[in-house]
Amino acid sequence: MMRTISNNNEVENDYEGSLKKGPWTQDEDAILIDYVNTYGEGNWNSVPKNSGLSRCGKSCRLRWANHLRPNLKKGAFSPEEERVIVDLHAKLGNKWARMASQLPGRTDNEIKNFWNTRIKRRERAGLPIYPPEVIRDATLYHIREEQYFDQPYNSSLSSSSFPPLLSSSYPKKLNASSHYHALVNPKKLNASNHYRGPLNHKKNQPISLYGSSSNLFNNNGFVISNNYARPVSHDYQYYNNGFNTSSIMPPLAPSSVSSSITPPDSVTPASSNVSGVDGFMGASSKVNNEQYEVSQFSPQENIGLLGALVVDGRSILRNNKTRSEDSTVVAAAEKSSNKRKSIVIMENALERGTTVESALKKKKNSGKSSNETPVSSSGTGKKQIAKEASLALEEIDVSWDDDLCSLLNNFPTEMPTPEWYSGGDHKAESSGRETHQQPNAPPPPIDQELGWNNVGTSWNNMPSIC
DNA sequence: AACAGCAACAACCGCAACCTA
DNA sequence: TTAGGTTGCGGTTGTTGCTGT
Repeated sequence: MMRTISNNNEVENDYEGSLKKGPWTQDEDAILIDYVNTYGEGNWNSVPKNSGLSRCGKSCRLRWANHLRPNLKKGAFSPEEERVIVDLHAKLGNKWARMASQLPGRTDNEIKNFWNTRIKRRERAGLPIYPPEVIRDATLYHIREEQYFDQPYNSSLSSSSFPPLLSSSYPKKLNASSHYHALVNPKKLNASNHYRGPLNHKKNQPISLYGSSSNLFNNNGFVISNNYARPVSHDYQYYNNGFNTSSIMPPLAPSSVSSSITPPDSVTPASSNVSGVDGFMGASSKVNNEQYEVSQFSPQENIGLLGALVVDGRSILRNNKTRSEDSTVVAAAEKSSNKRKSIVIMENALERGTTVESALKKKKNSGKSSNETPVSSSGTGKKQIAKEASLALEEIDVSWDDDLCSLLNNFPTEMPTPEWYSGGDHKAESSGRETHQQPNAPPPPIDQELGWNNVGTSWNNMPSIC
């Protein structure tokens, strides 16, 4: 619903000469458009001086960016856009600007408003925020990130508080501005978690790995590698219909750095050539007086709510004392290796729908004579997988915090994907009041408690909110 | 018709990072 | 190296219109 800007200058100046606030008038818009067309964008503080507008530069920039600049898409979000937003939010968190970069013509403010209004609605209805499929894929996404970005010696992220983890999938109030904020907002992070990815040569800024759809993952010669196979579930098929799938894929190692499927160790000898790729900057760190090249991106750069889940889980897994001067590189590496194995096992099990126990047994038996205990065949549910994942992790002697076990054991189980997400008939929910049902609705809900049933559970047909 | 509640949207504010002299 | 200016981002608040009672 677009509201026309009133011509009435109802917002009076506080006093003569002050900068005006409130809604913009058409006249003001015209002045700003004319100014930008003449002088171009930027140097916003000079706009009020040179154009005669009684608006601060900041306000001018915002007005231009959100409403006046060309190629802005107006109107309600399309179903595809909405699904992209949900997916991106699961992966990135409240990174509105980055999300906007994935949605041409959309502004961060639009996306933010879209999200907030729907979150509020769902919260009020006591419904989960993300569809289960999104949770699963985002979890895999972050697990993969962790495989690449595990930083045994750089663990300044707090693990003191276990974030809501999958709380986003449960009818639990989400307070995005609480401790979670510290996890998703890189600005709030400890300086030691600085970005280590490719940099923009001009500004010496990190290159957004989620940049415009035309240059994803290959800015500044950063080569996209397909070596690291990412299973694309049917849930992501829609991305190929006008949206770039790679935009939501985990960051990939430069092909010249890692040409095999094996994730690079987080700490590699300094002799490794990681600076050969233009735009990719390897950072050095000293451990026990030895120089190591750390070639990795900071996962904190694109962490989402579910990312916080994994990061905190990782922090739990990680021995927080590994930064101690007494730790040896070897010991830490072994520990890290075990943890990574566990993650791989979990991940593979989640992907294939097999049990972690089975995966682990296969791994164990690959070097031993068979002395098998029956392998669970019924545990294809995520809950079962998660449960067995924790068992598997115990077996390989990885310390496993109760909280993380709780996370795995509470992994949402067998919740059907709502029709709006799975590409069914979608009705714009801008009004938020209409109700509709799929004529060929899948079987009745399995987990009505969480609201991911087929009757009145999608964002389009949420139950009426009192 | 009047009112309340709500959703959607626009705009502001504070903070932090970046840039440059 | 530093300080001031600029820009970008995310959270919050205010406004408007619609719907239901």
